[in-house]
Amino acid sequence: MGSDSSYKYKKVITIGIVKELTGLSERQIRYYEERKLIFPERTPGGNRKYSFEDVELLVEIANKIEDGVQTHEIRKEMLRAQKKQNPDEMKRKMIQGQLNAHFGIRKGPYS
Amino acid sequence: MGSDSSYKYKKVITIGIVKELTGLSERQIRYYEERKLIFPERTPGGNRKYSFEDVELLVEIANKIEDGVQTHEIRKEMLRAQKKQNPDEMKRKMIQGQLNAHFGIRKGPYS
DNA sequence: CGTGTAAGGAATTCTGACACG
DNA sequence: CGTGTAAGGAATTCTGACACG
Repeated sequence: MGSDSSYKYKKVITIGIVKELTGLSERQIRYYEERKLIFPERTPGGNRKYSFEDVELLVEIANKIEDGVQTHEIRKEMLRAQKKQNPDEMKRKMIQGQLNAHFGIRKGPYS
Repeated sequence: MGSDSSYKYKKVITIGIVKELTGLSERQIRYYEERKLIFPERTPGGNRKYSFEDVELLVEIANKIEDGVQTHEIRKEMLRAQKKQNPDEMKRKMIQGQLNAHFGIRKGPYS
């Protein structure tokens, strides 16, 4: 715990796998990024990398759009959800998230 | 918990990302598979997919080889580690691992 | 607005083999 | 034994644009 939770935030999944995982088209996945709903990282060669958290978020986004909510509204919802947390707690979580994503994997050998 | 743990076992990481994560060459990663030390899945197109667990295992394997242990010895070590668990418990864990890897992601919306 | 698609190119990955040792 | 590498091909991904609406 604490190290395992980092698997969720590491950006290691390419768009083809995300497509399989979510059932969305590459077009949809890239469009939600264009609308600032999702923020993949990039490989040196320019390919997008997503986290498991991103995958879950994509599914939620797609569901809302299906319900007729526009991307602009979804973006505002997400910003509201951010501000709900008290500022210091939020800052702490963001920093911890970054640290987990970068240094989170620490486990002993299988034997 | 219980659902988050599945991130560790889902095979979603392509070899290029594994290379970045482990520092190993593609040649090494594929060779350890040839020697039955690691078992990636494949995309429909034939590309390898690894889990975070695989990534950790690869690092351990590389460390042992650096210490002069041969792949055949490492394989035997791994099989021994398997048998250490009582048979029923082992079977339960394997099945649970499969289930987690396939159906593990279940979380509520961000809001 | 949200998504499909054809277009051309670039990055990624695959396999089998030769090399060294 | 374990790993590097050049070879040729196939699968994957990228961007910008046109289309529908």
